[in-house]
Amino acid sequence: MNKAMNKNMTSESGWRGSPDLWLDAAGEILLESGVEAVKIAALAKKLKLSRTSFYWFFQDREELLDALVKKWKDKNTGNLIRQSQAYADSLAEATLNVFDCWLDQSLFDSRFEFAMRSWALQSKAILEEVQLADRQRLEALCTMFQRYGFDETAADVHARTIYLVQIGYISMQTDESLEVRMQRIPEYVKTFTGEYPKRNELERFYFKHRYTETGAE
Amino acid sequence: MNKAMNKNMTSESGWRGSPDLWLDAAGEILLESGVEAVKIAALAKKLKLSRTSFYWFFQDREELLDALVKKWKDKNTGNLIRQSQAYADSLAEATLNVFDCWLDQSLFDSRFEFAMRSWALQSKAILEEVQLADRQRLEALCTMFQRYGFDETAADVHARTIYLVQIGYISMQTDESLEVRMQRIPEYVKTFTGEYPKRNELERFYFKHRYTETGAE
DNA sequence: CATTTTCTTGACACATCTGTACATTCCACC
DNA sequence: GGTGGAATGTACAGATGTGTCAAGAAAATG
Repeated sequence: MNKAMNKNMTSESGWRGSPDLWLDAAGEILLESGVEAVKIAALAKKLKLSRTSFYWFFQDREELLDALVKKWKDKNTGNLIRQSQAYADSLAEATLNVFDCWLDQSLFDSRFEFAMRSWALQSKAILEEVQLADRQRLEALCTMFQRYGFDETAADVHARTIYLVQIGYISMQTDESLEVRMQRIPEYVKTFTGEYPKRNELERFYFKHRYTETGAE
Repeated sequence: MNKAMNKNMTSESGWRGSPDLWLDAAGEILLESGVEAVKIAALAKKLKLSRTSFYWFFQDREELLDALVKKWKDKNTGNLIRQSQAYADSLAEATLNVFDCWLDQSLFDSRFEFAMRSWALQSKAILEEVQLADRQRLEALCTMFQRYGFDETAADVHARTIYLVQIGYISMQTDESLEVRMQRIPEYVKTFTGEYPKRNELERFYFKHRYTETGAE
Protein backbone atom coordinates (compact mmCIF):
# COMPACT_ATOMS: atom_id res chain seq x y z
CA MET A 1 0.00 0.00 0.00
CA ASN A 2 2.87 2.36 0.67
CA LYS A 3 4.81 1.27 -2.37
CA ALA A 4 4.58 3.87 -5.13
CA MET A 5 6.39 7.09 -4.47
CA ASN A 6 8.04 9.93 -6.31
CA LYS A 7 11.53 8.53 -6.28
CA ASN A 8 13.05 11.97 -6.65
CA MET A 9 14.23 11.68 -3.12
CA THR A 10 17.98 11.46 -2.83
CA SER A 11 19.93 11.51 0.37
CA GLU A 12 18.91 14.99 1.26
CA SER A 13 15.36 15.35 0.07
CA GLY A 14 12.41 15.90 2.35
CA TRP A 15 13.58 13.92 5.30
CA ARG A 16 16.10 11.64 6.83
CA GLY A 17 15.66 8.29 5.22
CA SER A 18 15.22 7.36 1.57
CA PRO A 19 15.39 4.19 -0.50
CA ASP A 20 18.78 5.20 -1.88
CA LEU A 21 20.21 5.74 1.55
CA TRP A 22 19.35 2.21 2.56
CA LEU A 23 20.50 0.86 -0.77
CA ASP A 24 23.87 2.57 -0.54
CA ALA A 25 24.38 1.35 2.99
CA ALA A 26 23.46 -2.14 1.87
CA GLY A 27 25.99 -1.85 -0.94
CA GLU A 28 28.76 -0.89 1.42
CA ILE A 29 28.08 -3.75 3.76
CA LEU A 30 27.82 -6.15 0.86
CA LEU A 31 31.26 -5.14 -0.42
CA GLU A 32 32.82 -5.22 2.99
CA SER A 33 31.39 -8.42 4.34
CA GLY A 34 29.15 -10.29 1.91
CA VAL A 35 25.42 -10.78 1.61
CA GLU A 36 24.99 -12.52 4.89
CA ALA A 37 26.14 -9.37 6.58
CA VAL A 38 23.48 -7.29 4.87
CA LYS A 39 21.23 -7.27 7.86
CA ILE A 40 18.69 -4.61 8.41
CA ALA A 41 19.83 -3.98 11.93
CA ALA A 42 23.36 -3.34 10.68
CA LEU A 43 22.16 -0.89 8.05
CA ALA A 44 20.04 0.93 10.60
CA LYS A 45 22.99 1.26 12.90
CA LYS A 46 25.12 2.59 10.07
CA LEU A 47 22.46 5.13 9.16
CA LYS A 48 21.58 5.87 12.74
CA LEU A 49 17.97 5.11 12.06
CA SER A 50 15.55 2.72 13.55
CA ARG A 51 15.66 -0.77 12.14
CA THR A 52 11.99 -0.98 11.37
CA SER A 53 12.05 2.28 9.50
CA PHE A 54 13.49 0.25 6.66
CA TYR A 55 10.15 -1.32 6.03
CA TRP A 56 8.61 1.90 4.96
CA PHE A 57 10.84 2.01 1.88
CA PHE A 58 11.18 -1.64 1.07
CA GLN A 59 8.68 -4.42 1.22
CA ASP A 60 11.26 -6.72 2.77
CA ARG A 61 14.93 -7.68 2.68
CA GLU A 62 14.39 -9.54 -0.58
CA GLU A 63 13.42 -6.37 -2.38
CA LEU A 64 16.57 -4.67 -1.17
CA LEU A 65 18.74 -7.51 -2.42
CA ASP A 66 17.05 -7.42 -5.82
CA ALA A 67 17.88 -3.74 -6.08
CA LEU A 68 21.49 -4.58 -5.29
CA VAL A 69 21.66 -7.09 -8.11
CA LYS A 70 20.24 -4.64 -10.59
CA LYS A 71 22.80 -2.06 -9.55
CA TRP A 72 25.61 -4.52 -10.20
CA LYS A 73 24.35 -5.56 -13.60
CA ASP A 74 23.89 -2.02 -14.84
CA LYS A 75 27.30 -0.94 -13.72
CA ASN A 76 29.75 -3.75 -14.27
CA THR A 77 28.38 -5.66 -17.21
CA GLY A 78 27.05 -2.55 -18.87
CA ASN A 79 30.32 -0.66 -18.78
CA LEU A 80 32.53 -3.59 -19.65
CA ILE A 81 30.57 -4.24 -22.80
CA ARG A 82 30.56 -0.55 -23.61
CA GLN A 83 34.34 -0.34 -23.20
CA SER A 84 34.88 -3.35 -25.43
CA GLN A 85 33.01 -1.52 -28.15
CA ALA A 86 34.73 1.83 -27.74
CA TYR A 87 36.59 3.38 -30.63
CA ALA A 88 40.21 2.28 -31.06
CA ASP A 89 42.87 2.57 -33.74
CA SER A 90 44.51 -0.71 -32.87
CA LEU A 91 43.97 -3.89 -30.89
CA ALA A 92 46.34 -2.63 -28.24
CA GLU A 93 44.26 0.49 -27.82
CA ALA A 94 41.07 -1.54 -27.70
CA THR A 95 42.63 -3.65 -24.97
CA LEU A 96 43.56 -0.55 -23.06
CA ASN A 97 39.96 0.59 -23.34
CA VAL A 98 38.96 -2.59 -21.58
CA PHE A 99 41.69 -2.05 -19.00
CA ASP A 100 39.96 1.22 -18.17
CA CYS A 101 37.43 -0.87 -16.34
CA TRP A 102 40.04 -2.40 -14.07
CA LEU A 103 41.40 1.00 -13.10
CA ASP A 104 38.31 3.14 -12.87
CA GLN A 105 36.01 2.38 -9.96
CA SER A 106 33.22 4.28 -11.63
CA LEU A 107 33.27 1.93 -14.62
CA PHE A 108 33.66 -1.41 -12.90
CA ASP A 109 33.57 -2.16 -9.22
CA SER A 110 35.84 -5.08 -8.45
CA ARG A 111 34.71 -5.51 -4.91
CA PHE A 112 31.10 -5.52 -5.98
CA GLU A 113 32.02 -8.12 -8.57
CA PHE A 114 33.65 -10.34 -6.02
CA ALA A 115 30.81 -9.97 -3.58
CA MET A 116 28.37 -11.11 -6.25
CA ARG A 117 30.45 -14.19 -7.00
CA SER A 118 30.57 -15.10 -3.35
CA TRP A 119 26.87 -14.60 -3.11
CA ALA A 120 26.44 -16.94 -6.05
CA LEU A 121 27.74 -19.74 -3.89
CA GLN A 122 24.71 -19.48 -1.68
CA SER A 123 22.04 -18.75 -4.20
CA LYS A 124 21.20 -20.53 -7.40
CA ALA A 125 19.42 -17.49 -8.76
CA ILE A 126 22.48 -15.32 -8.26
CA LEU A 127 24.74 -17.96 -9.76
CA GLU A 128 22.68 -17.82 -12.91
CA GLU A 129 22.91 -14.05 -13.02
CA VAL A 130 26.68 -14.21 -12.68
CA GLN A 131 27.09 -16.86 -15.32
CA LEU A 132 24.88 -14.92 -17.69
CA ALA A 133 27.06 -11.89 -17.10
CA ASP A 134 30.19 -13.95 -17.80
CA ARG A 135 28.77 -15.16 -21.09
CA GLN A 136 27.74 -11.68 -22.18
CA ARG A 137 31.07 -10.18 -21.28
CA LEU A 138 33.13 -12.93 -22.87
CA GLU A 139 31.09 -12.64 -26.02
CA ALA A 140 31.67 -8.91 -26.17
CA LEU A 141 35.42 -9.40 -25.71
CA CYS A 142 35.47 -12.19 -28.28
CA THR A 143 33.76 -9.89 -30.78
CA MET A 144 36.37 -7.27 -30.05
CA PHE A 145 39.23 -9.61 -30.92
CA GLN A 146 37.44 -10.75 -34.04
CA ARG A 147 37.14 -7.15 -35.13
CA TYR A 148 40.92 -7.12 -35.28
CA GLY A 149 41.24 -10.18 -37.44
CA PHE A 150 41.36 -13.06 -34.95
CA ASP A 151 39.51 -16.18 -35.99
CA GLU A 152 36.84 -17.42 -33.65
CA THR A 153 38.87 -19.86 -31.56
CA ALA A 154 41.86 -17.57 -31.19
CA ALA A 155 39.53 -14.72 -30.26
CA ASP A 156 37.87 -16.97 -27.72
CA VAL A 157 41.12 -17.94 -25.99
CA HIS A 158 42.31 -14.35 -25.94
CA ALA A 159 38.99 -13.09 -24.63
CA ARG A 160 39.14 -15.69 -21.90
CA THR A 161 42.69 -14.83 -20.94
CA ILE A 162 42.07 -11.13 -20.63
CA TYR A 163 38.85 -11.67 -18.71
CA LEU A 164 40.04 -14.48 -16.49
CA VAL A 165 43.20 -12.75 -15.40
CA GLN A 166 41.09 -9.87 -14.21
CA ILE A 167 38.56 -12.06 -12.47
CA GLY A 168 41.51 -13.81 -10.90
CA TYR A 169 42.92 -10.54 -9.66
CA ILE A 170 39.57 -9.66 -8.20
CA SER A 171 39.32 -13.00 -6.53
CA MET A 172 42.75 -12.55 -5.00
CA GLN A 173 41.58 -9.32 -3.43
CA THR A 174 44.99 -7.78 -3.82
CA ASP A 175 45.32 -4.11 -3.17
CA GLU A 176 48.21 -2.87 -5.25
CA SER A 177 49.27 0.68 -5.88
CA LEU A 178 48.52 2.44 -9.16
CA GLU A 179 52.26 2.56 -9.69
CA VAL A 180 52.73 -1.19 -9.58
CA ARG A 181 49.70 -1.89 -11.73
CA MET A 182 50.64 0.64 -14.36
CA GLN A 183 54.09 -0.78 -14.72
CA ARG A 184 52.68 -4.16 -15.62
CA ILE A 185 50.22 -2.78 -18.19
CA PRO A 186 52.43 -2.86 -21.31
CA GLU A 187 53.53 -6.40 -20.52
CA TYR A 188 49.98 -7.57 -20.10
CA VAL A 189 48.88 -5.92 -23.32
CA LYS A 190 51.69 -7.74 -25.07
CA THR A 191 50.74 -11.05 -23.47
CA PHE A 192 47.07 -10.70 -24.27
CA THR A 193 47.29 -9.35 -27.80
CA GLY A 194 50.76 -10.17 -29.07
CA GLU A 195 51.66 -6.53 -29.54
CA TYR A 196 52.92 -3.79 -27.25
CA PRO A 197 50.87 -0.63 -27.07
CA LYS A 198 52.27 2.31 -29.01
CA ARG A 199 53.86 5.15 -27.10
CA ASN A 200 51.02 7.57 -27.71
CA GLU A 201 48.38 4.98 -26.82
CA LEU A 202 50.12 4.32 -23.57
CA GLU A 203 50.44 7.98 -22.76
CA ARG A 204 46.79 8.59 -23.47
CA PHE A 205 46.02 5.74 -21.12
CA TYR A 206 48.30 7.01 -18.40
CA PHE A 207 46.88 10.48 -18.64
CA LYS A 208 43.33 9.22 -18.48
CA HIS A 209 44.12 7.49 -15.22
CA ARG A 210 46.13 10.35 -13.81
CA TYR A 211 49.37 8.44 -13.76
CA THR A 212 52.72 10.08 -14.42
CA GLU A 213 55.71 7.91 -15.01
CA THR A 214 58.43 8.27 -12.44
CA GLY A 215 61.48 6.11 -13.12
CA ALA A 216 62.79 5.23 -16.59
CA GLU A 217 62.36 7.31 -19.73
CA MET B 1 38.15 -32.66 29.56
CA ASN B 2 37.14 -35.16 26.92
CA LYS B 3 39.58 -33.77 24.40
CA ALA B 4 42.50 -36.15 24.00
CA MET B 5 41.73 -39.33 22.16
CA ASN B 6 43.45 -41.97 20.09
CA LYS B 7 42.61 -40.49 16.74
CA ASN B 8 42.75 -43.85 15.05
CA MET B 9 39.03 -43.64 14.51
CA THR B 10 38.09 -43.27 10.89
CA SER B 11 34.59 -43.28 9.52
CA GLU B 12 33.93 -46.85 10.46
CA SER B 13 35.55 -47.32 13.82
CA GLY B 14 33.73 -48.30 16.95
CA TRP B 15 30.48 -46.49 16.48
CA ARG B 16 28.47 -44.10 14.46
CA GLY B 17 30.01 -40.68 14.77
CA SER B 18 33.60 -39.51 14.52
CA PRO B 19 35.42 -36.23 14.06
CA ASP B 20 36.13 -37.05 10.42
CA LEU B 21 32.52 -37.79 9.69
CA TRP B 22 31.50 -34.36 10.88
CA LEU B 23 34.46 -32.75 9.16
CA ASP B 24 33.67 -34.36 5.83
CA ALA B 25 30.04 -33.35 6.06
CA ALA B 26 31.13 -29.83 6.90
CA GLY B 27 33.40 -29.87 3.86
CA GLU B 28 30.60 -30.85 1.55
CA ILE B 29 28.29 -28.17 2.81
CA LEU B 30 31.06 -25.60 2.61
CA LEU B 31 31.71 -26.40 -1.05
CA GLU B 32 28.05 -26.45 -1.93
CA SER B 33 26.85 -23.39 -0.12
CA GLY B 34 29.58 -21.48 1.69
CA VAL B 35 30.55 -21.11 5.34
CA GLU B 36 27.35 -19.57 6.46
CA ALA B 37 25.63 -22.78 5.51
CA VAL B 38 27.92 -24.84 7.70
CA LYS B 39 25.42 -25.12 10.48
CA ILE B 40 25.52 -27.89 12.96
CA ALA B 41 21.89 -28.71 12.47
CA ALA B 42 22.48 -29.15 8.74
CA LEU B 43 25.41 -31.48 9.31
CA ALA B 44 23.43 -33.51 11.82
CA LYS B 45 20.62 -33.90 9.36
CA LYS B 46 23.05 -35.01 6.67
CA LEU B 47 24.57 -37.57 9.01
CA LYS B 48 21.26 -38.55 10.57
CA LEU B 49 22.61 -37.84 14.00
CA SER B 50 21.47 -35.58 16.73
CA ARG B 51 22.69 -32.04 16.50
CA THR B 52 24.11 -32.00 19.97
CA SER B 53 26.15 -35.11 19.36
CA PHE B 54 28.53 -32.85 17.48
CA TYR B 55 29.74 -31.35 20.71
CA TRP B 56 31.24 -34.56 21.86
CA PHE B 57 33.84 -34.36 19.07
CA PHE B 58 34.36 -30.65 18.76
CA GLN B 59 34.55 -27.97 21.35
CA ASP B 60 32.39 -25.69 19.24
CA ARG B 61 31.71 -24.60 15.66
CA GLU B 62 34.90 -22.57 15.65
CA GLU B 63 37.02 -25.66 16.11
CA LEU B 64 35.32 -27.34 13.18
CA LEU B 65 35.97 -24.35 10.94
CA ASP B 66 39.62 -24.31 11.95
CA ALA B 67 39.92 -27.93 10.92
CA LEU B 68 38.40 -27.03 7.56
CA VAL B 69 41.00 -24.36 6.97
CA LYS B 70 43.81 -26.74 7.79
CA LYS B 71 42.44 -29.28 5.34
CA TRP B 72 42.41 -26.67 2.59
CA LYS B 73 45.94 -25.50 3.25
CA ASP B 74 47.40 -28.98 3.29
CA LYS B 75 45.70 -29.99 0.09
CA ASN B 76 45.64 -27.04 -2.26
CA THR B 77 48.69 -25.03 -1.34
CA GLY B 78 50.70 -28.12 -0.50
CA ASN B 79 50.12 -29.87 -3.80
CA LEU B 80 50.42 -26.79 -5.98
CA ILE B 81 53.84 -26.06 -4.58
CA ARG B 82 54.83 -29.70 -4.92
CA GLN B 83 53.74 -29.76 -8.57
CA SER B 84 55.66 -26.59 -9.34
CA GLN B 85 58.78 -28.36 -8.09
CA ALA B 86 58.22 -31.66 -9.91
CA TYR B 87 60.80 -32.93 -12.35
CA ALA B 88 60.48 -31.65 -15.93
CA ASP B 89 62.64 -31.66 -19.04
CA SER B 90 61.31 -28.35 -20.30
CA LEU B 91 59.33 -25.32 -19.23
CA ALA B 92 56.35 -26.64 -21.16
CA GLU B 93 56.46 -29.86 -19.20
CA ALA B 94 56.86 -27.99 -15.94
CA THR B 95 53.78 -25.97 -16.86
CA LEU B 96 51.88 -29.14 -17.60
CA ASN B 97 52.87 -30.41 -14.18
CA VAL B 98 51.18 -27.39 -12.69
CA PHE B 99 48.17 -27.95 -14.93
CA ASP B 100 47.82 -31.34 -13.26
CA CYS B 101 46.40 -29.46 -10.33
CA TRP B 102 43.63 -27.97 -12.40
CA LEU B 103 42.57 -31.33 -13.72
CA ASP B 104 43.00 -33.61 -10.77
CA GLN B 105 40.56 -33.12 -7.93
CA SER B 106 42.79 -35.08 -5.60
CA LEU B 107 45.60 -32.54 -6.07
CA PHE B 108 43.69 -29.30 -5.96
CA ASP B 109 40.04 -28.77 -5.15
CA SER B 110 38.71 -25.80 -7.08
CA ARG B 111 35.44 -25.62 -5.29
CA PHE B 112 37.19 -25.68 -1.95
CA GLU B 113 39.41 -22.91 -3.20
CA PHE B 114 36.47 -20.79 -4.21
CA ALA B 115 34.64 -21.42 -0.97
CA MET B 116 37.68 -20.23 0.96
CA ARG B 117 37.88 -17.04 -1.07
CA SER B 118 34.23 -16.32 -0.45
CA TRP B 119 34.73 -16.97 3.19
CA ALA B 120 37.59 -14.49 3.17
CA LEU B 121 35.09 -11.77 2.44
CA GLN B 122 33.50 -12.27 5.81
CA SER B 123 36.51 -12.95 7.94
CA LYS B 124 39.70 -11.03 8.27
CA ALA B 125 41.53 -14.07 9.60
CA ILE B 126 40.57 -16.13 6.58
CA LEU B 127 41.49 -13.33 4.23
CA GLU B 128 44.96 -13.37 5.67
CA GLU B 129 45.21 -17.12 5.22
CA VAL B 130 44.17 -16.82 1.59
CA GLN B 131 46.56 -14.01 0.85
CA LEU B 132 49.38 -15.90 2.49
CA ALA B 133 48.55 -18.88 0.29
CA ASP B 134 48.56 -16.66 -2.79
CA ARG B 135 51.99 -15.33 -1.94
CA GLN B 136 53.41 -18.77 -1.29
CA ARG B 137 51.99 -20.19 -4.49
CA LEU B 138 53.05 -17.27 -6.64
CA GLU B 139 56.51 -17.47 -5.23
CA ALA B 140 56.73 -21.17 -6.04
CA LEU B 141 55.57 -20.52 -9.61
CA CYS B 142 57.95 -17.60 -9.96
CA THR B 143 60.82 -19.83 -8.86
CA MET B 144 59.75 -22.37 -11.44
CA PHE B 145 59.96 -19.85 -14.27
CA GLN B 146 63.29 -18.61 -13.01
CA ARG B 147 64.60 -22.15 -13.13
CA TYR B 148 64.05 -22.00 -16.88
CA GLY B 149 65.96 -18.81 -17.41
CA PHE B 150 63.38 -16.08 -16.91
CA ASP B 151 64.59 -13.01 -15.10
CA GLU B 152 62.75 -12.02 -11.98
CA THR B 153 60.21 -9.61 -13.44
CA ALA B 154 59.39 -11.78 -16.44
CA ALA B 155 59.02 -14.77 -14.15
CA ASP B 156 56.73 -12.76 -11.94
CA VAL B 157 54.40 -11.74 -14.75
CA HIS B 158 54.27 -15.25 -16.11
CA ALA B 159 53.66 -16.75 -12.71
CA ARG B 160 50.84 -14.29 -12.20
CA THR B 161 49.27 -15.03 -15.54
CA ILE B 162 49.25 -18.77 -15.11
CA TYR B 163 47.94 -18.48 -11.58
CA LEU B 164 45.41 -15.76 -12.15
CA VAL B 165 43.83 -17.38 -15.15
CA GLN B 166 43.19 -20.43 -13.05
CA ILE B 167 41.87 -18.47 -10.11
CA GLY B 168 39.67 -16.67 -12.61
CA TYR B 169 38.33 -19.93 -13.94
CA ILE B 170 37.59 -21.07 -10.44
CA SER B 171 35.85 -17.85 -9.67
CA MET B 172 33.70 -18.21 -12.78
CA GLN B 173 32.54 -21.58 -11.52
CA THR B 174 32.37 -22.92 -15.03
CA ASP B 175 31.86 -26.60 -15.46
CA GLU B 176 33.42 -27.57 -18.76
CA SER B 177 34.00 -31.04 -20.13
CA LEU B 178 37.43 -32.64 -20.08
CA GLU B 179 37.27 -32.56 -23.85
CA VAL B 180 36.90 -28.80 -24.08
CA ARG B 181 39.53 -28.12 -21.47
CA MET B 182 42.06 -30.45 -23.01
CA GLN B 183 41.71 -28.86 -26.39
CA ARG B 184 42.70 -25.49 -24.97
CA ILE B 185 45.74 -26.84 -23.12
CA PRO B 186 48.39 -26.49 -25.85
CA GLU B 187 47.24 -22.96 -26.59
CA TYR B 188 47.43 -21.98 -22.96
CA VAL B 189 50.88 -23.49 -22.56
CA LYS B 190 51.98 -21.44 -25.55
CA THR B 191 50.42 -18.27 -24.12
CA PHE B 192 51.90 -18.75 -20.68
CA THR B 193 55.40 -19.89 -21.63
CA GLY B 194 55.96 -18.84 -25.21
CA GLU B 195 56.44 -22.40 -26.39
CA TYR B 196 54.09 -25.20 -27.36
CA PRO B 197 54.44 -28.47 -25.48
CA LYS B 198 56.23 -31.21 -27.37
CA ARG B 199 54.21 -34.07 -28.75
CA ASN B 200 55.44 -36.60 -26.21
CA GLU B 201 54.93 -34.21 -23.32
CA LEU B 202 51.37 -33.64 -24.40
CA GLU B 203 50.69 -37.33 -24.76
CA ARG B 204 52.10 -38.06 -21.34
CA PHE B 205 49.81 -35.39 -19.99
CA TYR B 206 46.77 -36.71 -21.83
CA PHE B 207 47.43 -40.23 -20.66
CA LYS B 208 47.87 -39.13 -17.06
CA HIS B 209 44.44 -37.54 -17.15
CA ARG B 210 42.80 -40.37 -19.03
CA TYR B 211 42.07 -38.35 -22.12
CA THR B 212 42.19 -39.77 -25.60
CA GLU B 213 42.10 -37.41 -28.53
CA THR B 214 39.10 -37.75 -30.75
CA GLY B 215 39.14 -35.40 -33.76
CA ALA B 216 42.26 -34.33 -35.64
CA GLU B 217 45.51 -36.27 -35.88
C1' DC C 1 27.33 -59.94 32.99
C1' DA C 2 28.40 -55.90 35.43
C1' DT C 3 31.06 -51.90 34.95
C1' DT C 4 33.28 -48.42 32.53
C1' DT C 5 33.91 -45.65 28.69
C1' DT C 6 32.17 -43.81 24.59
C1' DC C 7 28.77 -41.77 22.27
C1' DT C 8 23.66 -40.09 21.59
C1' DT C 9 19.77 -37.57 22.64
C1' DG C 10 15.98 -34.31 24.14
C1' DA C 11 15.04 -30.42 27.01
C1' DC C 12 16.52 -26.04 28.11
C1' DA C 13 18.65 -21.19 28.15
C1' DC C 14 19.98 -17.64 25.36
C1' DA C 15 21.07 -14.80 21.37
C1' DT C 16 19.97 -12.84 16.82
C1' DC C 17 17.37 -11.68 12.94
C1' DT C 18 12.99 -10.89 10.49
C1' DG C 19 8.69 -8.79 10.02
C1' DT C 20 4.10 -6.70 12.09
C1' DA C 21 1.19 -3.58 14.95
C1' DC C 22 0.46 0.54 16.68
C1' DA C 23 1.58 4.83 18.72
C1' DT C 24 4.19 9.00 17.90
C1' DT C 25 6.66 12.68 15.74
C1' DC C 26 7.75 15.72 12.12
C1' DC C 27 6.84 18.52 8.09
C1' DA C 28 3.75 20.77 4.45
C1' DC C 29 -0.08 23.07 3.63
C1' DC C 30 -4.23 25.55 4.40
C1' DG D 1 -1.96 26.64 14.69
C1' DG D 2 -4.66 22.61 13.32
C1' DT D 3 -4.84 18.69 10.05
C1' DG D 4 -3.09 14.78 7.33
C1' DG D 5 0.08 11.93 5.63
C1' DA D 6 5.15 10.78 5.54
C1' DA D 7 8.57 8.87 8.36
C1' DT D 8 10.16 6.97 12.72
C1' DG D 9 10.23 4.36 17.00
C1' DT D 10 8.81 0.82 20.68
C1' DA D 11 7.09 -3.46 21.68
C1' DC D 12 6.06 -7.89 20.34
C1' DA D 13 5.78 -12.55 17.95
C1' DG D 14 8.10 -16.15 15.49
C1' DA D 15 11.86 -18.55 13.32
C1' DT D 16 16.42 -20.19 13.61
C1' DG D 17 20.89 -20.72 15.41
C1' DT D 18 24.35 -21.92 19.25
C1' DG D 19 25.80 -24.26 23.20
C1' DT D 20 24.94 -26.74 28.11
C1' DC D 21 23.21 -30.41 30.88
C1' DA D 22 22.01 -34.56 32.60
C1' DA D 23 19.84 -38.83 31.50
C1' DG D 24 20.50 -42.73 28.97
C1' DA D 25 21.99 -46.37 25.25
C1' DA D 26 25.77 -49.00 22.98
C1' DA D 27 30.16 -50.83 22.66
C1' DA D 28 34.37 -52.26 25.07
C1' DT D 29 36.47 -54.33 28.96
C1' DG D 30 37.48 -57.35 32.62
